[in-house]
Amino acid sequence: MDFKKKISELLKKELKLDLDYESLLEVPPNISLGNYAFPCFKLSKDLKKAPNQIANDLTKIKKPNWIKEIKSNGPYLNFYLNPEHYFKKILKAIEKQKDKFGSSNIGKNKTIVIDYSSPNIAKPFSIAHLRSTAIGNSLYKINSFLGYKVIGINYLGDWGLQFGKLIIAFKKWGDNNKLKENPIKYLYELYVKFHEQESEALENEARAWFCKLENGDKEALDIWKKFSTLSLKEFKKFYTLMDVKFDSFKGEAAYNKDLNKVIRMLKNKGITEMSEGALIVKLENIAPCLLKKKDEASLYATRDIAAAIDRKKQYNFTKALYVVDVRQSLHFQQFFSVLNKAGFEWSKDLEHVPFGLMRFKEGTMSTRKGKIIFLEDVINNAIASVSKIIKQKNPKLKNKEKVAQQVGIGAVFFWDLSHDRVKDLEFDWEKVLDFEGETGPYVQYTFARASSILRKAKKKVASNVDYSLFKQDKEIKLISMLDRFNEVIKDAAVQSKPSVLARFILELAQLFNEFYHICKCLGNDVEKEVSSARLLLVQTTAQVLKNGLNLLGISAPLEM
RNA sequence: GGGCCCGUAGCCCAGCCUGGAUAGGGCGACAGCCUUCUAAGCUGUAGGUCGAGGGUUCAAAUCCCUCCAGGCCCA
Repeated sequence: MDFKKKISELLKKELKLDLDYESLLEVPPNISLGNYAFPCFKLSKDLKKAPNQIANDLTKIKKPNWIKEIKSNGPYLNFYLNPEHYFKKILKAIEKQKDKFGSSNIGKNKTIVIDYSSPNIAKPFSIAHLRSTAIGNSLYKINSFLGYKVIGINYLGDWGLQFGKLIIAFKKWGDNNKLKENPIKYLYELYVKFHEQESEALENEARAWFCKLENGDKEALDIWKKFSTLSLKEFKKFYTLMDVKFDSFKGEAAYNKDLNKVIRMLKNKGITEMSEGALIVKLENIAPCLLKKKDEASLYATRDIAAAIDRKKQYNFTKALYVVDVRQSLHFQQFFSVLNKAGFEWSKDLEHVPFGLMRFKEGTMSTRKGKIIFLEDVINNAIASVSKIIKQKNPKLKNKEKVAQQVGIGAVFFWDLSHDRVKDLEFDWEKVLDFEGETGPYVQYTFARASSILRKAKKKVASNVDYSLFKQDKEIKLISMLDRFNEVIKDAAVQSKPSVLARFILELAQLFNEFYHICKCLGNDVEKEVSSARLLLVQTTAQVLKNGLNLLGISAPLEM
């Protein structure tokens, strides 16, 4: 935390060179090399000495009481902090701040709008939608934790030609009861049937119905409304199960009324031009942005421009994130540039947070052919698998269903979030339903283990312990790891990468398990003082694991 | 044709932004560890030209260039 700053000041005072000491300081690869290290290579030119010599000379720095030792190791200067100070400071902070540990107020009075999940109402909510949903949800929590006011927007895909297809399919083959039973899957069945029966005549009918819809035809609108309302209700049920929340469900259709206005505005700014019958905005270095095609309805870009302007007006954000897959990169660049060209200086605050595609072992998923994996099925499958394991391993567990749900969802979410979002992610049932190794359940299990110790201790964990009793390598490593939590959260936020946080808690859980096997906390053969100290470490580690999991949108059950 | 992303053990991945001390995990394989805090765990062994080549640097998986392979987008 601020030990880094303090050491930098120390070095600056000693060397009197104008350097960014803080960023030069690093954490050594091995705890035996100290808590912080200062590489001396860069100084050798200025000081006209060999790095080894410089490091050696610097060991003479007068040690303040919070530093135990300063040693040189080749060209490195290693700082060993005084455990009394260092351990106490970290553990006390966690103990005091509890669920707030790791939070900050750097986002105070700033608003971030995050657009995520955003499914197409007429198309199925497939496993591919997991990415945007999980990443966006986590970014929502992380940024809130840093003090930002966050607005989560589900920009529903509730408009487009697919509605023409669905309307005609529903009129031909539809059944109201089936629709009400399971609107999302039923609409999807109709969508697939439409494409099975695909013919030019059918396509034309679909186009005609969408045209009617765009022109405000009552029958078309009524059917559309029915589809939207029923689907949204179903989506919301599912979001509740996953514990994913939004502040707004304002979808594409809501901006229909603004499209002409936006086009007029852009025309008035003189940045549009006609090209082959289409209205476009020419841009530097990238392909022009199409606002309106010759015959067809307005394109996505116009709608997104309308939505961005609306969001700026309503929320006055300092940043707006679009958690959308990487294929849309150009599209975002284009409409951001159009806004920029139109003179909206806040267009620089718009940011596309892209993620790689979901891939499948056996070819690609095809929406039209009905070869699709529903996210709901994946989650239910995970929950069922967890249930089986609970029955086997912990049959006496109370509220089994609830825990199975938390762990099942945790497995699916963590699987996605632990991978760097920019890379493609290969869907594999075996991997998603794996609960061992680098998985969500592993982290949750670690938390449950820690909680179990605290339960069995049967007394309040003492806050004043003898910090010099942390002598084991694993204990020291664990405490140093806890110290990094604040930094990790900020890093995850800056990069908009929950994976940074996921990797951290995974590593923390691994360390805890190693500690768990070597360091006994309870029992007659453990000295009282040692027990107290270790219990405090267990409690603080559990707290950080929990905070980390929650920021990923994953629950931390006390038992599993 | 133009642009963006990616390439690290048999497989999946972290590290790359911000260059530093022997390149880390997981799965799978093999060998161990439950009368003691939850074995969804832990320990050990085997497994690496960090896609290739060049450059910058005291130092390159990390930065720059070229090439190769894969993915995506635009016309």
